[in-house]
Amino acid sequence: MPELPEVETICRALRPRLVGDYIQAAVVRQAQLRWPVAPELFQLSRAPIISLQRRAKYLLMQLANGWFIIHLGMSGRLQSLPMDTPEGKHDHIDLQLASGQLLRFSDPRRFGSWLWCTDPYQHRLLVHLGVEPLSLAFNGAYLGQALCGQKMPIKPWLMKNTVVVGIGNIYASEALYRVGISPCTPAEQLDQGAADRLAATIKQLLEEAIAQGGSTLRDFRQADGQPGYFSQRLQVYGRPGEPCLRCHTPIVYLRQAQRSTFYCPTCQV
DNA sequence: ATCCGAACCTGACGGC
DNA sequence: TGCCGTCAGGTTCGGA
Repeated sequence: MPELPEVETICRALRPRLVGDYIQAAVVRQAQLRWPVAPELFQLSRAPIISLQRRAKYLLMQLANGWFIIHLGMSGRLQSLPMDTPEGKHDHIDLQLASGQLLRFSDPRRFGSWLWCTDPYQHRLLVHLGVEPLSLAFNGAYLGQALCGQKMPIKPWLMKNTVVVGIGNIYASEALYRVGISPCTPAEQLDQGAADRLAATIKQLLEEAIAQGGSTLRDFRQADGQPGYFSQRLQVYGRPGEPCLRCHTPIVYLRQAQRSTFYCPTCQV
């Protein structure tokens, strides 16, 4: 699924197409996603789209009287298509827009969600989230502070979303490789210099990935159907046994907190 | 308070 | 060919 760069890519592409348009109606073919889809989807009629924002990996679509909170889960897609596009097996939600475009949500695994609320930033799923990694609030000083007393290995710790959001399984491995930190290091053992480098690296990595339209492993597509091209720049993720690009040591596969981790045992200590 | 495993689903792939 | 086990970009939840 999409991590932050993939969701941001979608958000940037869809925003100019959607904002100012009107939702005429929604067609819901499968209401059972991660949670049952918002009943408000069934009551739309000439609803203006006021804004489209991203918070962590959530897309927030503002209408006149509330917001849809959209999550793509592991395999969700959101695409703007011509109105007459034939539907596929996993095309669960269509929004028919006044301009003639179709906003289509597809999600084979159905881990995605469409919820409704009046204030997304106070919603229970969002209210506890940490800072945005691309914001000024996320920096070495903040990260260094947050690491104190944290005994969990740094890789799963980065993915928790309570301190900093948006770093998923791919970019957690990639960021740690770039800074030369072992994914097994207890978070509290990173000194301030390491925290500074890690924060800066995370920002740079995510920005590069956004510039490339995200990473496509299998499912991910940008809003126009194109894959993301950052996959070609991944240095450790999905490369077990292949040589480290720096020192040629075989990349190691490791299971951490039920997720796959990839790292170079020589470069990352 | 913290951590781990299970849970929500379908599909692709490799081994036998 | 086909069945089975394993894995997949996320995140919440319950129980230890």
